[in-house]
Amino acid sequence: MRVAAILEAAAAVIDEKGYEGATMAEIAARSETKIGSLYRFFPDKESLADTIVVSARENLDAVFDRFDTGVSALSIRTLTDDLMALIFGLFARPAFMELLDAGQEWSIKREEFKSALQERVAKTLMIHSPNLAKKSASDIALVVMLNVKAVATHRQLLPPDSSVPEEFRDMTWHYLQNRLRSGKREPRCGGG
Amino acid sequence: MRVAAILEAAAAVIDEKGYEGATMAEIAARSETKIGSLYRFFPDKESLADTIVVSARENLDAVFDRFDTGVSALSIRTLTDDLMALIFGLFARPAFMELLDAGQEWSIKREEFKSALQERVAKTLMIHSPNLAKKSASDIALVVMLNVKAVATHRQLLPPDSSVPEEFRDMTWHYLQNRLRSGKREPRCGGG
Amino acid sequence: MRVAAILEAAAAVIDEKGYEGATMAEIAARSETKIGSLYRFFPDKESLADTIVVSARENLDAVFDRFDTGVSALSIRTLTDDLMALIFGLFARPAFMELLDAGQEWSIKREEFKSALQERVAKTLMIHSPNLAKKSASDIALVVMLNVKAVATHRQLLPPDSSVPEEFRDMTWHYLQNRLRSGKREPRCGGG
Amino acid sequence: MRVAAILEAAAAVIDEKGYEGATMAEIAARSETKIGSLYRFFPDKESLADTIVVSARENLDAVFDRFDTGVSALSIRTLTDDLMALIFGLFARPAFMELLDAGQEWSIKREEFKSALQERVAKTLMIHSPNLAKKSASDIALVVMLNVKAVATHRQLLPPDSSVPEEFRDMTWHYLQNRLRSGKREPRCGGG
DNA sequence: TATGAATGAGAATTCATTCAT
DNA sequence: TATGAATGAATTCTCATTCAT
Repeated sequence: MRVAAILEAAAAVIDEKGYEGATMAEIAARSETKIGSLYRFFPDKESLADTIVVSARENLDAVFDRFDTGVSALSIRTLTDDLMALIFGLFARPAFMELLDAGQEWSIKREEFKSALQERVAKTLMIHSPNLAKKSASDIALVVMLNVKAVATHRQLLPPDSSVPEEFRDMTWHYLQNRLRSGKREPRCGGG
Repeated sequence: MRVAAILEAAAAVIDEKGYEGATMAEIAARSETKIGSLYRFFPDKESLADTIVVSARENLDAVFDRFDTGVSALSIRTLTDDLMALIFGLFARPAFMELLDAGQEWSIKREEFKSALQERVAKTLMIHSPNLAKKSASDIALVVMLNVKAVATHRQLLPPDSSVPEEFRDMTWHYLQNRLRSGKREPRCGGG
Repeated sequence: MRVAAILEAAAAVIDEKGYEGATMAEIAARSETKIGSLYRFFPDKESLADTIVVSARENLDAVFDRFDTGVSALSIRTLTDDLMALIFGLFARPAFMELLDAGQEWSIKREEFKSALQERVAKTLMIHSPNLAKKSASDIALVVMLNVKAVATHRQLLPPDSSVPEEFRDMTWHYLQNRLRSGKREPRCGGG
Repeated sequence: MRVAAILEAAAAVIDEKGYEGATMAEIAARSETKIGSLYRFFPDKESLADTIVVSARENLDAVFDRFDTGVSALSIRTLTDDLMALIFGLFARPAFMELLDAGQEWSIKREEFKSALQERVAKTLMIHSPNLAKKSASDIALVVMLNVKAVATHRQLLPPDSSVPEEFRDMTWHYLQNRLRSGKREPRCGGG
């Protein structure tokens, strides 16, 4: 599919140059598409970026519905690892981060994706820990998302054997342990 | 100082428009500098961005030297809060994030700043917890930096009363508790 | 007839968007013709525009031959009204004006149409007023044509109840009264 | 003045190619201006076109105020000739016609100019013929304007010795004789 | 023969940077 | 030394036209 090649090339170029730095000419060249054809599929640069985000959003519910099926039974460790992997899989590309972070002039689509993701993560957390308040779940979801984002964004800059991704998983695990059980009394460990 | 005004204006414009969106003309106007003069101080846009980062780097050692003086005595809670505040203060501006994240075509200066910051944070952690291995300290430092970065980047998108920044502080605290004490015996709490 | 549908659609689109603004794609869509087929009938945009004019030209002689049959008997008032209506009917469309006015890079066909029309109008005037010199008839014909054109072009900008079209008819009537009788003795009012 | 050269070149190119057909590159070349400089003076093509119209509008009141001073004393013949010459002088260029006629997406400036001109012409007519109703004056003014326009637009297509401009002056004279005296009873015919 | 996806030259516009004054 | 007008390469986007199927 030509469209898929374009989206792939666009993501790659945005990965490298950022949204502003990515030129339609380079995206066309990288996807071996002529510029005129590129514009047949995507009437402007914005729509290309939107499509990258939207196509992710379209998977969102399916992916989370499946995940939520078994989430109650998971230990917090497994929940953490699987949830982070799930989110990571949804937008592993730096391009994605770039697009989701971009400034005010951007399409509403991006904000919708973020909100939808945050809601789904919050919902998953509440399924796992039914006592969790909605507001808390939402905050925690954002923290988890941003943790995944931090790793995803820095992936390229890290040596392949870096233990930093592992650290993030661990940190998030501890965080979720603390938050998801806080409704359940359980001793706070530590405290400076 | 004219240079200071320019740097301040540049940071403000990059905050609002991003690096690509910021124009030299607007930076000149905002700093009440004539465009010709701006180019006397900074031969190109790149060097202006570099200087924003470098000038932060120049504070780095002074700020951390002072902070390290009292760091041994701090509880982990206080260490966490103060260290995050310190890092946050160093590059609270969105502009800073924008510049530090930018792609490969960017100057080495930015990577140097990141490394220098990471090293200083690692050093601080090792002062506080002398048993910490150098490699671990470096990884942990990066995690803390990225946590601050996540909050800094998202600040604008959060409602003013959001508890998410608090969540990040808490999470980092738990994380540091766990990591800084792991050399010191202390019971692991949790486990999924 | 496919060709007729295309010509109609082309005229409609040129009416709305002007010649430059009219796209072959829209003309194709509006006439429910596939773009490939459109180019079978008209090898380029220019030829389409030409054909709009030429097809009008093809009616020209038939229409004027019929009109000329009864023209001798007409009063100047009726001649004026009927002749203006006839010309108006030939190219009432704004598209027509647009095409006839266009600059030098345009096909000779358009100039031919103008000349042919001018000649036929001149001929009609000479039938009505046999004493009229050929040169005068030609000049008068052009004046009448331009009067029709002025109304046609402005039609859209006028309120529906505007009396300006009526004014033009009246003005043309007075003008023709003066010019067509000038060979016939009749008192000249004023200089001429 | 660079601006004057640009406006002159723009008018010339619009004369030849029409507004759509005129390219900023050609206007720049024709005025020996570099494209970047052209855009310093006129931020977009639209503003260039506007300026052509607006600069004419700025003369409007001055020119008509002066003209109106002596208008009461003029015969209708002289009024006709002088008024047409005045209007002709204001926008003799075909470019002007093109701009004034252009479609709906155009700036309000153009409509303002037209209205302003129509009002001033109407006012002049009412000064000359105080009995004239306002509505009539406005209609007559438009007719006179369109007559000038017809001549101006066709100037280039006419042989230099053509008597068509003279015909238009004559026709307009007859028309004004009829309209301006209609309040005054007076026999049809007669010089001003 | 009919189709419509592909093409690419060309248009408007921007902005970092230079250099004459 | 300070200025800001001038520059032109680069960028987004359009659309008439072609040609493989």
